[in-house]
Amino acid sequence: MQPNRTKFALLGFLSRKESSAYRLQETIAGSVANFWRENDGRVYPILAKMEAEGLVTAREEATGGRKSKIYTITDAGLAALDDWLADDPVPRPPRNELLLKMFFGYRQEPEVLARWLDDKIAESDADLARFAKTRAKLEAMVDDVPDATFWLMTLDYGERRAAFEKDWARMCRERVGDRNLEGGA
Amino acid sequence: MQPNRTKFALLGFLSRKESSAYRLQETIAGSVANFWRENDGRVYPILAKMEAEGLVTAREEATGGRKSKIYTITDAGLAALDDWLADDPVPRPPRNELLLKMFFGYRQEPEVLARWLDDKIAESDADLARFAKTRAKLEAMVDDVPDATFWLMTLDYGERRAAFEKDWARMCRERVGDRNLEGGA
DNA sequence: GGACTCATGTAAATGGTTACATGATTCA
DNA sequence: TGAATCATGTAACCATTTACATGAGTCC
Repeated sequence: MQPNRTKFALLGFLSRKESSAYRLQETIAGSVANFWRENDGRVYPILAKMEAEGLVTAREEATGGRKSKIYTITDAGLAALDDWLADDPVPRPPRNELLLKMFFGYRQEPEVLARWLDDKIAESDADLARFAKTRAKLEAMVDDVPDATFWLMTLDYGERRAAFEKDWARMCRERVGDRNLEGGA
Repeated sequence: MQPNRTKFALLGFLSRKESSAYRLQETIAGSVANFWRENDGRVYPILAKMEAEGLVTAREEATGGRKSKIYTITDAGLAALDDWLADDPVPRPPRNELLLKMFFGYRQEPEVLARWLDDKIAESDADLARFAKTRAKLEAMVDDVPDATFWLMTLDYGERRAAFEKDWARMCRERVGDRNLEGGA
């Protein structure tokens, strides 16, 4: 059956620090969004299920008057996490909608393709700028937090990906532009 | 709501050539598997639904004694395809299990990480070899089939992606190897 | 005859997305 | 007082995966 990867992603973050559903989402969005995202509507029910399974314990806490439910990983949770981590990663079938639409690009107005490619270039630039800031932070902390070595590897992946996608989009943009001129002239 | 992308992928291929469910799957696996895959269990029911919606018509045919159901796209189907193509592509949240496990790599045996990275390098090499053959074929046909220009763009994406993933994996492999030596010495 | 491929489908279970509902606190 | 943010959750719907079922034709 399909493994519940959300569960293990949450266990991974809880293995570092106890947290609430809301803050887990923030943490994930702020650290691994480059290659992993979690959905609002799933984190709450899955944490509840994990508590029932004994992978985490929960306690209510009122920080600054607001109450939130803090989850702490158990020994069983750590064992489940490490079991999952030791399994070979399973690649999922890729699905890139931009590529699919480019594949059928001859049915499309060249101007529309050009716009999408320009968007892709802009998006890559934004990613690269964001990653540069993250890199500075991680490199500053790597002496104190050796684990950050691994975070830098995943950041490196993001940087290389953004760079190649930008190059690719620029190359396509030129070709689409040429085609455009040909058709227009 | 979530758009049914399988439907439009099938329409795209049917817009070029009538086909059966079985052969559509083969075509997809042999041309766009690099960035798009379809599932065995979905193609049949979705084609049936598309017939009910008037996007395709079906006829039974016996080729070489074997009977198969050939689907042909209708004008309504072509219109639906072009409507979808004109919409901006919607990126889906990324989920890369290898990256997630690398992020928590400090909980892992370095030997295991090294093996995964070696696998990634081998996989990239295999992809690059396969893409080189496809490139030769596409470049040979591009004068007769101008549409192949777009197919080459998506192939180029695959080549660049495989190349960057290989480079990344080699870099990580070295770092993991170093770490390994440190720990072992 | 037996293994393999061609070919079409169904069923069950889970994963994932989106939209909605609710209420408290902070800050202008 | 009203808007924004913090915080937890539910419901409906669709996508996706996996496994199973079935049968005919081909090739050795």
